[in-house]
Amino acid sequence: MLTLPELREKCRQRGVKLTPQRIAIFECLIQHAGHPSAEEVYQEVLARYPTLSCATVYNTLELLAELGEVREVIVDELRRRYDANVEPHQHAVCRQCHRIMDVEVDAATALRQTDLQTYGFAVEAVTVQFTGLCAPCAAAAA
Amino acid sequence: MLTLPELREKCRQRGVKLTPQRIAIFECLIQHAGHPSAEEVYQEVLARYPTLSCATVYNTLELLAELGEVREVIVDELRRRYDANVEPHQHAVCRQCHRIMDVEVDAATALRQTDLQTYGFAVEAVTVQFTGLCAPCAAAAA
DNA sequence: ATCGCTGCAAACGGTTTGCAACCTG
DNA sequence: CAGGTTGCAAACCGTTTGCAGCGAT
Repeated sequence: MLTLPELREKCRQRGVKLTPQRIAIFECLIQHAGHPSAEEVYQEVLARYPTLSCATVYNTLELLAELGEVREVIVDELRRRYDANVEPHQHAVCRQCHRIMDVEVDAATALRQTDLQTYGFAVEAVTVQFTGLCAPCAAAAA
Repeated sequence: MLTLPELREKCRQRGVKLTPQRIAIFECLIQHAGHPSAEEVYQEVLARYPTLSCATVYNTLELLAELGEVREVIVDELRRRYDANVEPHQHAVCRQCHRIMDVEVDAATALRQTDLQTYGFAVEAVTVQFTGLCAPCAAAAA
């Protein structure tokens, strides 16, 4: 989870401008633990910037991902989600309520050293995702 | 990889009709190792059934997934892809050409026993995905 | 004859694009 | 002051929906 001064520095290095909109979107992501979609970010920041356009949100999210400030999360084919937690971790996705939970599993960490040379594939990143039922949904089902 | 007679039997049990379109879509998936999208399946089967509609393709792919004959593969947020290989395995996705390769990794197999009780999460399935460069793209880059 | 399946066309929802006006560095 | 950024609106693309007609049991 990076801070605003760090973001400011990164923007300066990259020569991109740190506009109020970008700051607002970044802060929204930091405060939002729930892996929001672009649309959700748009709706939240819209309250502060009534003229905000969705194009700006998409541009900014892409920029933040390039800077390594946020991670794109793909759990379904419909929409991209964003995670301000850029530390190595995995996701547990509830098949009922579709909530996404950050988890940390040792066995998954070991996977990062996986060698796929026999397949002629150079691994750069590993994604692990668990699907199942979160506690509230498991309780509701019983 | 299931066979047509097995599919026929499953359909009979479920009480759904095995139409020529469904057979054609199923065969397309079996022959197609490249994890095709619905659109790609549609285009290929269209050659044999010029009146085929995309709705039928989507319906059939959903049905086949329910029957356990194919697996849905989510590698990007744009489109759903389908895999006729329903055996446990992982995917290696090339960030350059976006090709999807089936791989099998022991360490990933071990992940299936992961216990997320401390998170209050009941694991039902685990997905592992490697991102990197396939051999042709790595060669082209060098 | 019934009930499910198909084909068609329109709707839908997230994302992208082009461009003129604007504002940051 | 220049060039990146914004806002707007329309386009895009994969997917879904409603419905009339068809076909298998």
